[in-house]
Amino acid sequence: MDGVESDVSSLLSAPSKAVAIEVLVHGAQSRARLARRMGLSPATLTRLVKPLLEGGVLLESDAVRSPGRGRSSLPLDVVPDRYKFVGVKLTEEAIYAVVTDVRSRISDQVRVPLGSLDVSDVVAAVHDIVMDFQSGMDQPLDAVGVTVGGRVDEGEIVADSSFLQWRDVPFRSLLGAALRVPVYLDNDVVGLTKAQQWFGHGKGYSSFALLTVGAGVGYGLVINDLMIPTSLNPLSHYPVDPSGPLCPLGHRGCMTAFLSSSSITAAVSAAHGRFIEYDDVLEMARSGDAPAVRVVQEAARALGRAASAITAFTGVKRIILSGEGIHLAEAARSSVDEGLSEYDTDSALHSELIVRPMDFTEWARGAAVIAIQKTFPRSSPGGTAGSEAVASVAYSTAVIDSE
Amino acid sequence: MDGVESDVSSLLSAPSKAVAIEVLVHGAQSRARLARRMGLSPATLTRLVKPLLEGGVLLESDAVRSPGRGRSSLPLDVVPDRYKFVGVKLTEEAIYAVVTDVRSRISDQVRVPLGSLDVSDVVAAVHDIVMDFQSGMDQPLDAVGVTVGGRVDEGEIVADSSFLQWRDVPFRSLLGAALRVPVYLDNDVVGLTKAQQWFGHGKGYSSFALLTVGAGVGYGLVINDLMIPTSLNPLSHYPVDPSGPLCPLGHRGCMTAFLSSSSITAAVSAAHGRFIEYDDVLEMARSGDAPAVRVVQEAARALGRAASAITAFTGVKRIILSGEGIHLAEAARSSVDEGLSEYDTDSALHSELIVRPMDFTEWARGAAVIAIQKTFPRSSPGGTAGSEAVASVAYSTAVIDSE
DNA sequence: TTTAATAGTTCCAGCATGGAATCTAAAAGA
DNA sequence: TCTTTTAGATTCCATGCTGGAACTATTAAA
Repeated sequence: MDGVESDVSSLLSAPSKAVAIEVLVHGAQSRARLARRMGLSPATLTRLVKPLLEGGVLLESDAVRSPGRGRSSLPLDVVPDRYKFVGVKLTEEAIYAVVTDVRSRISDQVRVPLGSLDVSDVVAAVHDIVMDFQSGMDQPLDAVGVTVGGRVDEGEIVADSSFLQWRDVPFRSLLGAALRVPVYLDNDVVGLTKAQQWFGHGKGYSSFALLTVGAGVGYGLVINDLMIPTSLNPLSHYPVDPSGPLCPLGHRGCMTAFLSSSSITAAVSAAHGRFIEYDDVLEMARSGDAPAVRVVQEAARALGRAASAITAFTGVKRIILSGEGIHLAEAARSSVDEGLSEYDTDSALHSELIVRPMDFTEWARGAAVIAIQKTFPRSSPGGTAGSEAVASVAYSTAVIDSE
Repeated sequence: MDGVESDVSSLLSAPSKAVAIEVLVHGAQSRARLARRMGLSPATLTRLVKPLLEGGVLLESDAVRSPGRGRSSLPLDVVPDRYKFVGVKLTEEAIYAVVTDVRSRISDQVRVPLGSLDVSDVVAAVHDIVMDFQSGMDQPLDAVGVTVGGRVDEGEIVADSSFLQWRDVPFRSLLGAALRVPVYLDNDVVGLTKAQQWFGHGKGYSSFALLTVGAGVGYGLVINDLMIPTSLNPLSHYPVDPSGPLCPLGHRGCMTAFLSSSSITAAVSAAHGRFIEYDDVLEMARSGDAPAVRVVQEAARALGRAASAITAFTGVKRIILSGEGIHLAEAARSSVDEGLSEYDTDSALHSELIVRPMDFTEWARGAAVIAIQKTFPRSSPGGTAGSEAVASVAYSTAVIDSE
C-alpha cells in the first residue's frame, strides 16, 4: 500500500506481468492452475508470483478446497484497490467519465455537458473532472484513458474527429501537460473492444468482433488475441442492400443508412409527418405501428447480414452487438437471424451473436481499459521480425464514423 | 550432403529454425542483417547460425561489398538442394504434381489425368507419381504435401470434398502408409495462401488476403503472420448484388453467381444460344461482343466489391487476386476499380490489389509449401495461454467451395 | 494409520541471451 | 604506404529465465 512500488512496468519482469494479466483477466486462481494455463512449471510460477505479492499487485486468499484429494489451493487475486484509473469518453454533447479499479469496476462516474468544442475548453473540462475525482480519493491515480470517436494517430493525436470538429489535435500531450498522471488516448471503439476483450463478453475468446449501433456504426476486431486496426469508415458505409435507403453521404443501402439512429428516426418520422425519438420508434414497433415495424425489421435484417459478412470475411464466430441503439436487435431478433442466415450455406459455421446494450458509461469504461492495458502492457506476443516497422503501425488507425 | 542430418525439426533449436526460415523467406543475407531484422544480438546470431551451417541447411557465400566502409558481409543462403519436396494438387480431372526445393522452386512437374475418383485409385495414382519422381532423383524426398478443394480436418481427413465426392476420407494416413515419406494434407486455398505468404506476393506483408476465381471462389487470409481459418463456404456465396444472377445453390447475386467460370460461360452462352468456352468469353469481351462485355464487366465489378469488403471487414489492404479465371480482372480492370471504390469513403485506406493469374501448377506448388512449412515449423508465435485448446483449432478448417 | 494425490517451495543445473572485448576486412585519408 | 575509421563476425563471460528433482504441506480415501 505504500508508494514504494511506483511503477509496474519498470519493476516487474515481462513474465510476471503476464501472470498478473492472466489473473486480472481470468480471475482469481491458484499457482498450479496458472502454471497449467500458461504452460509454465510450478517452480517458475512460484518465482514469478513472489514479486507480485511483494509489490502488492496480487494477494493470496484463503485456501480453497477442490474436489478430490490433495492439498487445497491458495487462489491469487489482484488487490482491487492497488490501482485506480480514470476513463473519459468524449462525445459532442458531454464528457462521460468513470473511476475504476484494475478490473475496470466502476467506483465513481460523472457526466458533464460540453459547453464548447474548443480544444482548450475540453482539456480544461477533463482536467477539472480528473481533479475532482482525485480530491475525493485517498490514493493517487495511476493513469487516465481518453477515447474519442474518430481517427486517432499513434495514441497521441486526434487526427480527425468529425463530431468534435477536431483535426490533428495533439490531445494526449495537451492533457498530459495539465495533469500529473500518465494519459493515454485512443479511438472509442478500440477502447470498448478492449474492454470486452479483457473484462467483458470477449473474455476467453481469442477472436471476436464488436459491432456497435448508435449515432453511427462501429466495428472492432480481435483476432488471435490481437486488436486488428480496422479502418472503420469503409465498414460503416458498407453496402448491405443496394435497394435500401440513402445515408447522409449518398450511399444507397449502406450500414449507416439502415442502422444509425438518425436514419431510423428520420424514416419513421417521415412516415408519420412528425419527429419521433429513437426510443419511441422501438416502442411503436413493439406495439405494431406499421412504418416503425418495417424500419426496425429492415435495420435488424441489415444487422444480421453485417454479422454474417463479418464471419464470412474474418472467420470470427463470436460477435458482440452493442451500442446505444442495439435495442432494435432485441426488438426484432427474428429479423436479425433472418439476415444472418440469408446466404448461409454451412450451418456449422454460424456466427454466434451476443446482444448487449451499452450506454455511454460503458464507453467511458472502455477508455479506462485503454489506461489499464497501457499500465499492464503485454510483452509483444506477435514477436514478428522487424520490430521497428511493427511498432509504427501498432495502435494506429482504428476509425469509426461518429457522424 | 550426407545423411547424418536426418531431421531438421529434432536437431535444431527453435531459434535456429527461425533463422533458417528468415533466410528461406527473405533471401540470402548476412548475420548482421539477420540480427537486426530479428532483434537479436550479433553474438546470438553467430551461435544460431553455426548448427545450420554444420547441418548443411545454410551456406556461406562469398563476401559481398556494401557501400561505405567496413568489412564485407558474408551472406548466408539456404542450400537449395538440401531438401526436396513434392506438392500434389488434386482436382476432379487430374492430379497436378511438382518437385520443388526448399524455396519452392519447381524442378519437375507432371499432370496425370484422373480416371477414377475412387479413394484407393487416387492413393495409388499419387503413390506412382511420387515414386516416379523419386526414381529420377539422386536424393531422398523430404516430405510430400497434398491439397484438395474442400474441407480438411486436422490435416488428416478430407472431411468433405464435393468435387472428389469424398466424405471423411483419412487421406493422409492412407497415403502415408503407401509412402515412406512424411505426408501432409491441407485445403488447397490454404496451400496457395501459404505459398504466397512465404514465397509469393504476400512476402514481407504480415497481413494480406488471397482471392481466387476459377471453378469456384476461394479466399485465404493471413493476419499478423498467421493464417486465419476462414470458413469459405459463406464467402463464396456472399451476396454482392441482390439483383444479380442466380448461383447453383439459388443465391441471387452471390460471388459464385458472378464469378465462377461456369456462371460466366453459362450467361454468355445463353445470350448467344451456343456453348462458349471461358477463354473465348474473355476474347469476345475484348473484341466488343456486347453480352460478353456486360458479363465480364459485372463479374469484375463484383470482384472489386468483394475486395473492398475484405478491406472493410478485416483491415487488410493487400489483396492478391488470382486463380485460373482471374484474367477477367485484367480484361476489365476499370470495372474492378469501379466496384472497389463504389462505397469507399476514405481514399487513404484503399485496398491494394495485385492481379496474378495462377495455373494448376501453382496450386501444386502451394501443396509443396504445406510440406515445406511443416518441415520448418514456426515455434508458435502466437504463444497464447491454454496451448491445448489452441492446438486443436490450428490448421483445421479452411474451406472453399470447389463446386 | 497409511497411502495417494495435489499444491507449493527450494535448490540447482542447463541454456539462451547480450554486452564487452577482440579480431577481421575494407575503405578513406594522411 | 600507413593509419584511421567503420562495420561484420567471433569469443568469452555474466546474467537471468527455466524446469526437473527432491522436498514439504495438506487433504481424502483405503
